[in-house]
Amino acid sequence: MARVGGPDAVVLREATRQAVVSPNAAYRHFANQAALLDAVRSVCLSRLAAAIEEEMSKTRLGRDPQVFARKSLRAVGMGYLGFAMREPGMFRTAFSVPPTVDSPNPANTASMGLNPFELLSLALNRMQESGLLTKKDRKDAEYLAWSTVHGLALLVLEGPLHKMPHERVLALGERLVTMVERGLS
Amino acid sequence: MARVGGPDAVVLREATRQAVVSPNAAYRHFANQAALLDAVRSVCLSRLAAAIEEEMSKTRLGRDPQVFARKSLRAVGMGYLGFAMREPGMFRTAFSVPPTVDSPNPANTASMGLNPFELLSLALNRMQESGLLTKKDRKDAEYLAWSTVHGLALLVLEGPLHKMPHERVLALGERLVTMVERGLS
DNA sequence: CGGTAAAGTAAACGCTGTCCACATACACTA
DNA sequence: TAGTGTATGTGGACAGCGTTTACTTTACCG
Repeated sequence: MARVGGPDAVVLREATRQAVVSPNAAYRHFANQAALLDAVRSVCLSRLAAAIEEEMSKTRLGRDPQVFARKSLRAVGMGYLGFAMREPGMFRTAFSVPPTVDSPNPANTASMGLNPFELLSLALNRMQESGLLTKKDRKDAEYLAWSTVHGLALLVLEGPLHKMPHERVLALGERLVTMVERGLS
Repeated sequence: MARVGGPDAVVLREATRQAVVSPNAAYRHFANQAALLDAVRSVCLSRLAAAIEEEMSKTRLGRDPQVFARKSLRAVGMGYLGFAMREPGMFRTAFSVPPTVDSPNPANTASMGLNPFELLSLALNRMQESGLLTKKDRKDAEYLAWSTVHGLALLVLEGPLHKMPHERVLALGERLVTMVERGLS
């Protein structure tokens, strides 16, 4: 339901209907519909993490660690954006209601055991380790980088840019990551 | 209602209640609740435009047009972010459902007659005119710049960063605008 | 004075989340 | 083996929501 219609579509009664069960049966498994949505969101975050991981796995550590770091950051950004375009409902659900960033719920992770935010941190660490980022610039850089792609994703999914064709969005995403790379330091 | 509770709080029946009127009376003024929300969103966008304008009005054209251009862009970004922090409900309402960017509804503007997007374009034009931006880099730059502040605003308002203190958010905003300035070209 | 259009009302429908009391079914223990 | 407790599911009800249909009031203008 979240996949198709986003957070508003995850409605308790409909879930029980699909389970061929009475509406109240849901209350044996979730305290209320907010708790149900919470569980769904957790799944969506895991899927997002998986999408980012897959994008990251395409680049292996080679000769130049700086190239690797750049590619990692790019992978996180484009993986994020790609998931948002491929699974708009799940993406919107994943960020529909605030779980704090510093509560590493293991249920939000994929195979690497890192949630999306931690994957971003990983990429930025590689930037710093390879000398692309000073310690000072590294600080809070995840928030800056995250804001950019998240903003684009939301403007496209549920904002004024929703009519923009996908390939143009992805092209903008590329420019965006480049902008982050250049602008962070 | 939007101011206090965001888009979900603008409920038709409650509006009629506050107007001391029967629920159906609303249908003499709005086709349905979506139309009502549309009207509310329009107001919210105007307020946002006004907030940006006010921030922009603090900087006047001086000696150096490049300084002016930079300050303009900064004003748009920080005006945007400031409004989001001051009026979270209205901000969330303003972007709750997609009106396309290229439908210049005059109702969305403030005193200058420009909607928020057009105000951003104005600032970027100043960047180009003063030589800070090449024609090529100018293209679609509004989407890149917009994405960044919008993303931060949403991560804070209804995302995982909602517990971050305001002053830290604004500090991040400053860095963000700097990143855009540097990263656009 | 009369007719027309705008605004408001009343009752009803189906949908939602949620609470209450009650039924079953399985497991483990005395 | 009998019995009890916990997990799960059911049925009925309630309030709130958006929306429709049909009816009433109000105000104005020729």
